[in-house]
Amino acid sequence: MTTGRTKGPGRRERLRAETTAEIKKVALELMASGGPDAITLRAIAREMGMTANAIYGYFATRDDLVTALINDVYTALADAVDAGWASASAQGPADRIRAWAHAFRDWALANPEGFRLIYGDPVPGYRAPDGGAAPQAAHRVCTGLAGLADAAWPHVQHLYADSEFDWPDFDPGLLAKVRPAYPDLPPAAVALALRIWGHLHGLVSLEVYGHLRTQTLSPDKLFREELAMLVRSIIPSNPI
Amino acid sequence: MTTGRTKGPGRRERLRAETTAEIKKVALELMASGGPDAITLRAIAREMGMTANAIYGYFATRDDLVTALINDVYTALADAVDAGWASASAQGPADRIRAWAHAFRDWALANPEGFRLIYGDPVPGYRAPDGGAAPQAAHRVCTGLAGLADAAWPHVQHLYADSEFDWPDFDPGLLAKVRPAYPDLPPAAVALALRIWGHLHGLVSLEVYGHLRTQTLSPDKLFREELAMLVRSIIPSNPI
DNA sequence: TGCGGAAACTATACGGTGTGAAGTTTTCAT
DNA sequence: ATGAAAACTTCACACCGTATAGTTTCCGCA
Repeated sequence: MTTGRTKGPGRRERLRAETTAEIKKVALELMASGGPDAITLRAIAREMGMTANAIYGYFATRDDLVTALINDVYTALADAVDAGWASASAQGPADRIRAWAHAFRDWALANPEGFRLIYGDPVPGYRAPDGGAAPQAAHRVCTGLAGLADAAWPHVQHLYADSEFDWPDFDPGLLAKVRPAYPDLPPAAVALALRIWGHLHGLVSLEVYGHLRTQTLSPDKLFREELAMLVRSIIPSNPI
Repeated sequence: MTTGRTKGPGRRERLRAETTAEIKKVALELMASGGPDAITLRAIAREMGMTANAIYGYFATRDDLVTALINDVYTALADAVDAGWASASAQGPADRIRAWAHAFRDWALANPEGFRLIYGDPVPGYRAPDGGAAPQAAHRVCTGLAGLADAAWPHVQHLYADSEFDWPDFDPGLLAKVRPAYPDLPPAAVALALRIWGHLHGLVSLEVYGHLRTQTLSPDKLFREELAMLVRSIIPSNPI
């Protein structure tokens, strides 16, 4: 029993990874129970039986922790909508849109705090860094949307006959991700993707933020009808 | 020059009103420059050459101040969209929707912090009280939307022929405000109003929160095209 | 004209937050 | 076994909202 370096990763790093994961887990729990503002280093440390400053060994700053959370949450969202997409990939464009939309909404309603973290004002004064997993997840979501637009495009292109959109209208970074996946996509189809996105995000964010509760008592029905309307406007001869 | 009680309101109350207004003005400036979280009593007091606690003579708590700001801002938004509505009240439903939508978006882009204050997570842990000017302004906005739906209804009702909506689907408080103004409005038309609302809020909130900047470089164009698409889906034979 | 009371404001204090610097303990590699 | 590095604690500071008590200023009325 000379030394203990039996494993590859090393015991130290494993403990470190576990602690890192526990910090994020506790932070997510706090966020789920008390909103994004409940993510305080001291509360996390209290929950873990540590000192607040100990967390600085794992995250340089509180914003870094929030960034890590956003990365995780955003990736989870991307996984959810990708799963929704995959479950309907063999079906027509209308079913794909429906599957994607419901996956998006279901995830958002199941993780409202996460939704706020991604799409709202997560933590006052917080600004997302440039790199990281969050932009990557965002691009996965965008690519999913582009896939919906790509599938629906043959049915809807006549509506965009006089569209004024051109490639320079869109973010180069977005196009760099989307165009390789869907080379035949015209600029107007990207606009269609953004249109679908605007629809879904609009309704879901209204619902998540509670601005719909004061208006309708059946957000479910509203969402389904609105979705049916969107699909019908894209693929006219579509059975609801 | 016996005594100074020459005016009706009284000097004391006038000074009080001025100080109250200055507090709100400074708070709005802080919010505009540093986000909603920059609204701190100490910062306001610092800016005004006072002590933070002096503000407690004007607002019982920080949330009360935020509530007052929300009331003001929400009223300003309602004024803006009402003005947009009034400027096109003599025109057809398509023009009305366009005018209302552009008024809404223009106001939101001119007052992004105000938009966040109203529709986002204004201040962590903040919960709006029941009464006050904000719900009233919200109902003005809703009534404006109902007016759009009412004007467009004859053109679009065939789309809602098999609609499943009924009055119990909607918030009674909302209906109590809307139905007296538009007695002939069927339930599905309220759904149409919410549909327009979902569109506009969705796109504008994406834009205000910067989630559109990473996708399109011409949010203006996207909004106009999306609006044209919405109008076209409501009033088919409509010149863009 | 003077006075009493109310209103406006300050001073002090408490518990909360993020974060920096310094010191201590634990663990690993040699 | 020992030295270095990592993990963690302690103390400190500035900031936040807010409660309490004390002080100053002003208005209305006798």
